Amino acid sequence: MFAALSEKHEHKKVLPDLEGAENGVVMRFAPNPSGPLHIGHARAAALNDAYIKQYGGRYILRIEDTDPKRVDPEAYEMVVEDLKWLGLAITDTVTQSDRLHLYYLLCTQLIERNGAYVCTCDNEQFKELKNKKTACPCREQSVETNLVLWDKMLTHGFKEGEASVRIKTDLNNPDPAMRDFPAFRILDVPAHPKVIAHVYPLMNFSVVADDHLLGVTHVIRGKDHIANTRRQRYIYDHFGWKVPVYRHYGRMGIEGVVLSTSQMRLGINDGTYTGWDDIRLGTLRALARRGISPEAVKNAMLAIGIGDTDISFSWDNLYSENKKIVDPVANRYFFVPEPVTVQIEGAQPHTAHAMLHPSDTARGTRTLEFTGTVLIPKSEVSPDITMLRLKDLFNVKISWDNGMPSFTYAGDSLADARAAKAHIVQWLPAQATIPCTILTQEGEMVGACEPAVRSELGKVIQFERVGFVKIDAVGDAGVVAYYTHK
RNA sequence: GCUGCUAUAGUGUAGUCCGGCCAAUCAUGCGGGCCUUUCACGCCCGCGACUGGGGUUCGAAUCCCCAUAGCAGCACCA
Repeated sequence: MFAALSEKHEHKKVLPDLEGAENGVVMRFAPNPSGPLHIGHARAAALNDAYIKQYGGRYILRIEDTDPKRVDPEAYEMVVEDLKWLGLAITDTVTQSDRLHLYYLLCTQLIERNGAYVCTCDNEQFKELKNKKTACPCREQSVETNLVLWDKMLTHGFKEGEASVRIKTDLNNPDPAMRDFPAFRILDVPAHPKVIAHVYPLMNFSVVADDHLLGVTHVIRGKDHIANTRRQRYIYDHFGWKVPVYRHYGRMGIEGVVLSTSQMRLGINDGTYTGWDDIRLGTLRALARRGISPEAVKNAMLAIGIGDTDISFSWDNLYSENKKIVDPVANRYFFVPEPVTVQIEGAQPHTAHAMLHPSDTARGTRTLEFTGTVLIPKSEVSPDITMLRLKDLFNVKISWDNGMPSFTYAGDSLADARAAKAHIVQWLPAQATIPCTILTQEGEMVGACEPAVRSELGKVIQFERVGFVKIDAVGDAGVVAYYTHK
C-alpha cells in the first residue's frame, strides 16, 4: 500500500492525460498562413505533437486560409519549413482553400436540416436584433427559400456584404456572441492567391467540417477559442456529429520580441528589421538564427503545459533548456571583446593547446602560437589589476608607470596565478586573429576571435567567459555571430 | 457593460477532481560553497508561494460563498 502511494508520487506525468485517448488520437495544428510561425504557435504545435507521440495517431497540419485578406502566399512554405525545423511528426497536410467544395456541400446539407439560413440583413441591423434576442426576418425563411438564396450566393447573385449564411443557435443564449453566428460570407476582393472563389466559410464552419471529416479526436488550442468551441457545438448538434475533446490553454505573454505579423511585416518593409529571422522578432526562424534548438523550444513549451491560467513566457527557462542541449556539443573558443594589443616582455615563444571542450578531451585541442604580442580584453587592463593568467598559456605581470602599463612574463605556474587570484583571461596571438562581431538583441559586441571559428559556420559554439553564440557568417572580413545566451 | 474562465515562490510547474500522505513538488532564477586553466558545465547548501475575507469540517492549497485581480469572447478574423 505504501509502495503504491509513493509510486504515485514519483510518477510525474509530463502532460496530463487526455480523456478518450487510449486508442490513439487524431490532432491538428491549424495556423493561418499570414506569416512565419512564432513562439506562440510553437506552444500549440508542440503540445499537440507531444500528445500524438504519447498516444499514437495522426498529426494533421491544416492551413486555414479562408480569409484572403489574411493570406501571405509565401507563408504556406514558411509554415511548413518552420514545422519541419521544429521536428514535428506531421502525418497529413490539408489546405482549406482546396476544400471549399466540401464546405459548400455541407452547408447545403445543413440548410436542408434547417440548421442554417441565408441572411440578407444589414449587418448593423442584425446586430441590433441579435442584442434584443429577436429573430431577423430571414430566420423564418423556408428551407427551399434558403437553398435558392444559397445558390444565389454561390452564383454571384449577391455582392459582398449582401448575404451571409448563419447558423441557427439559441437566440436566448445569455451570451450574444452565441446567437446565430455567421458561417459563410461573400468576399469579392481581394482575390484568393490559391483559388478562385467569392464565398468563403468562416472559421467556425470550416473548422467543424474539417475536424469531422478528418476524424480529429482531440483539440488543443488557446482559450481565445473557448467561445468558438461553444459556437461550434451548435454545428455538431445540427449534424449529429461526435464532438472532439477540447483543451484550452491560457494566454502566454511574451516580452522582449515582436510577435505581431503586421508589425513584423511593416518593419521588414521599411528596413527596421532585416527579415523574418531578425533576432528582435519572436519567429521560430529568428530563434533558430540565434542558436536556439528546436528541442529546447519544444521542451520549454511542454514544461509550460496546457494550464488554463495566463502565464508569462520565461526566456530564462528557454535558455536553460537550450543550454542543456547546446553545452555538451558546443566547441570552446576565445573571443576577445574590445581587444587591446599588448607586447609581453621576457617570454619565449610558446604553443598553447586549448581544449575544444573541457569535459570531452577526445574532441582534441586547438593550438595558439604565442610569439610575443597578444590581444586581450580591454576590460582586463586597469590599474587595479597587477597579474593575469592567459588561459592555457602563462602568467603576466602588469606594472604601471605614469599610467602606462607594461606586461612581463611571470611564469607558467598555474598555482601562482591562483595564489595571486589572477583573472584567467581569453587571449589571441596578434598574428592569428580575425575580427568578430557578436550581434545581440541590444546591439553589437565588437572583438576578435580565433581563425578556427570559421570552420564552425552555422553551429553554436561557446566563447569562453562570454557565452554561447551561433556563427552566422564567415568571410575574409571576419566572423559574424549571434549571441544565443550566457 | 454583457457572457465566461482563472488565481500556488521573481518565472514556469506539481498537488485541487476524490479534504488528512502538503510546515506544499520539480525546474528556472537569485545568494553562498565545492570542482575547474571559462564568469560555462557538474555537485552541495540556502532564498522564495497556496490573492484576501468569511463559511463547512476534528482537519482546507484542496469544498462553498463573497471580494479583489487578471484574462478571453462579445467580427461577414483565425
